[in-house]
Order: sequence, then C-alpha cells, then structure tokens
Amino acid sequence: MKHIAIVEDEKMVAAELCAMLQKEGYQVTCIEDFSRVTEEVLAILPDLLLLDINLPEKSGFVICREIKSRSAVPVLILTSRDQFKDEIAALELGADEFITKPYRKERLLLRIANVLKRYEGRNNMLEGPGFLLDRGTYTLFIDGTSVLLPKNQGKILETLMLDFGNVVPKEKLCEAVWGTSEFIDENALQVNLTRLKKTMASLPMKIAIASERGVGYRLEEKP
Amino acid sequence: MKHIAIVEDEKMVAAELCAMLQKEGYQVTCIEDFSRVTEEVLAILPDLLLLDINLPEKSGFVICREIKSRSAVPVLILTSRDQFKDEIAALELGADEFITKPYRKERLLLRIANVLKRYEGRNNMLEGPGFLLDRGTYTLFIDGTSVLLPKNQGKILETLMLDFGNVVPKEKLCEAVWGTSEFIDENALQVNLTRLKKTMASLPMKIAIASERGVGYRLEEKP
DNA sequence: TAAAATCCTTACACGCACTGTAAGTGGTCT
DNA sequence: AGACCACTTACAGTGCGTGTAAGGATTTTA
Repeated sequence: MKHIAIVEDEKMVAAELCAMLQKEGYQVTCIEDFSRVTEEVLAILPDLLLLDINLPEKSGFVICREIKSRSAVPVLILTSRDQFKDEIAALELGADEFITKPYRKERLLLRIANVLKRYEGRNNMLEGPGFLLDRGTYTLFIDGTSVLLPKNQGKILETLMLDFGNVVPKEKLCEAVWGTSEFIDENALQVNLTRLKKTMASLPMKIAIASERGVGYRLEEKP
Repeated sequence: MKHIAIVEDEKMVAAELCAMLQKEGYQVTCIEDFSRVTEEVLAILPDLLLLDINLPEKSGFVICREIKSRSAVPVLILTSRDQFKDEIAALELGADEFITKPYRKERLLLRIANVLKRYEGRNNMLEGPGFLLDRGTYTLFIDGTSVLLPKNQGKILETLMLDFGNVVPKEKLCEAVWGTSEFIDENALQVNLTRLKKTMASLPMKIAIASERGVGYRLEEKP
C-alpha cells in the first residue's frame, strides 16, 4: 500500500485530505509538528509528500529543498497562491508537481496517481549528477543507456554516493562490501576500486573517485 | 543531444517553437504530414513529442493514444482549450504533461526539461501492467523492488512484451534470443521459457505466459 | 636522496550462475 | 491407444566476477 504524508496547517483541510486519500486506499500520515517536518518525513520516507506552501514556522519551499537534498521522496506542492512565480520556484526546488487550492478532487487524485506511477520502480534509485543507480541490482542508468555493475563495484559506488562529496573511510567501504570491517585484506578493496574506476572511465560520467591518502575515498564532480 | 519532435498545424507557432528549442540546444524535427504522424514519430523515436490537440486530420488525443500504446515516447500536450476535461483526458491517455496556449516561454522550457529529466534513463524501459523492464540489462522493476533477469529470460520477456496480448511464434522468440531461427533445438527455448515462468511466479506479477499449442506464446493479464 | 609507507596495476586461478543438452514425464488431439 | 507437443528435471560446460599475490608507481618521512 502506498504511503502518503500530509503537511497542511489548516486542520480542516488536512482532515478532509486524509479521509479522502484513505478512502482511495492509501495509507496516510498527517504531520502536525511543523517545527520538525523535515525530520519526520525523512524518518517515515513516504511514497509521496503533500506539502502546503503556507506554513506557520517555515516556508514549504525551504522544507521541500531540505527534503529533496536528502532523499528522493516525491513532493506534490499545495499552494493557494495561484501564481506563476510560485510554480517556477517549486519546480526549481525539485518539486514533482504542484496544484493550486481550491482543487478538484479528481484532479488531485490524478496528480497523485501520476506522481506515484512516475516513481514506481524508482524507490531504490540513487540519483547522482547525470545518472541513476538502482540499489537492488546495481544497474547504472546514464545518458539513455543502462549498464549492469558487478556487485562489488555497485556496493562501493552506492556507499560513496550516500556520502557524496565527503570522504568515506576504507573500513566503511569494507563493511558495505563484505558486511564486516574485520581485516579483509585491504588490497581486495583496492582492486575493486580500480575496477570501478575503469568501469566509470568507460562511461560518460560527470564524477570521479578521488582518494584521500591514509583515510579513504570520495566522489567528486569532474574538473 | 536531446531530440524533440513537434506536431503543430499553425506554421507560425511551429516555427517559433522550433527556433526557440534549437536555441536551447535541442535537436528539433517538425512533423508536417499530419496524416502520418504516428508512423513518423515511431520512426524517429524522439526523446520528447510536443503534440497539439487541435489537428486537421486526426485528434491529438487519438495520436497520443496510438503512440503511447506502441512506444514509451514522452508526450507533452499543447492545448488552447484551457479546460479541465482536456486535462483529464490527456492524462488518462498517458500524456506526461500538458500546457495551455498561450504559454510562457520559461514555463514551457521548464516543463520540457522536467519531462526529459523524468525520462532520463528510462529510454530503454518497456512498461507492462505494474512493472517496468529495462531492455539494456533486463532489470525488472516491480512493486518498488528490482530483480535482474538472466539474459535469455529477459530477451524472451522483452519480445513477448513488444507484442503484448498477441501470440508470438516460436521462431520469432528464437530469433530474439539467438539471433537466428535456424533450428536451434526448440527444446532450448522451451527450457528457457520454463525458467522465465518460474522466475515470474516468484514475483508479484499481474501477467502470465500462456502457450498456444503449435504456434507460440502470449502474455496475458492474470485471471 | 634514500627508505618507508601508501596507493595502484596486472595476472592468475577458483567458484558460481547461466546455459544447452538430453532424457523422461505429462497432457492433448485424432 | 498412439502420436504429437508441451513441460520438467538433472547434468556438465562456459564465462564472468572474485580474491590472492606479486610487483610497480607515487607520495611521505627521515
């Protein structure tokens, strides 16, 4: 069952939305502590977030950006200001859809079904600059094509992407690949890294693996 | 470079669109023979189709449905009738976006970029009821997870999906798997079919393989 | 500048998943 | 009942991914 989270400060509207969606067969959670929206959403990781723009504590725009930068949760923006500017801003912040209040029931449901469908099969996807990585099979989607990474290379890339830009210590990589950081010959990791680098070099990727001597490795955008 | 096809009967508008998109770095093709739109689009297989609803020969709705049923080309509907009914109809026909004329330039470009991004890495995807199949790696996305099919099973499923609902002769399947229908022991195909069936049975799939005695096989929705 | 430490490359042999072959079972049509 | 086709299962061969090992390259330290 698809899980939808709602962030809406007008309690009447929230209740109405909630009832309507539950009737449609969705599992619904209303978030009411507006000071901790981002945290709660990241904890729940719903299949979709309905987000009001006009909130008491923080702007919905800010929340949207926060959530989008730390997850791939689809966001549908609710706004009563029917303005072009809002629309642009929302899309630029990575919102997937927006809808203006007052909305028609069918229209909202259609949009919701649309976004959910769009993200179907993308739940396990990590997004990098110009590519996607499926965490289940380690299929890499880039530039309209797809490549299947060997498991170890996939696990390494996955781990690096989860900390994009930051240095990931070698132990953590070993743990990700073999489940333990008990001293697997660190050379094994080294070899797999070399292989991953070679694989990546053969693809039109915008990122590269940088090594921090004595510490670990890091993903960076290519110069 | 992303390839965009335009179907628009007002030549002035078409030319303007064309110029604008080329300036943005897209490769643009204007389709002007409105009696063969579907065929031309399927021949070109653009990354995106801008489709006007009001066309001389055939309704844009009909064209949209035809194209969507035979390919995964993203479609952005252009409509001057700013009506709710159109919107619903368009979405139900599988259109990915719609925009009403007159449109603002930035708004259109944003929508285009949005759709293209959404489909990035999805160019090789076949869509079935409740699942997606990546034709490059034969990764099957279903119900939020992903499974990697063995190559032969993937090729068979791919071939069956391209003729969804219709019987596919065994020779055609052999050709798809081994590149020739020269008499590969048909038992080999049989074995691979059995394996595919077993794989599919272990997944929550809504379709099944039916066999037509003496002819071939067919995908059908489960009873 | 030489030695030490770390990082990188290459070659090789093992193992596992996928594959075709083959033999045998079960169902369907005449 | 017999012929034909569809299905199942077991088995051995092959290829890709893997870790090991040895040695080269690069940076740090003395």
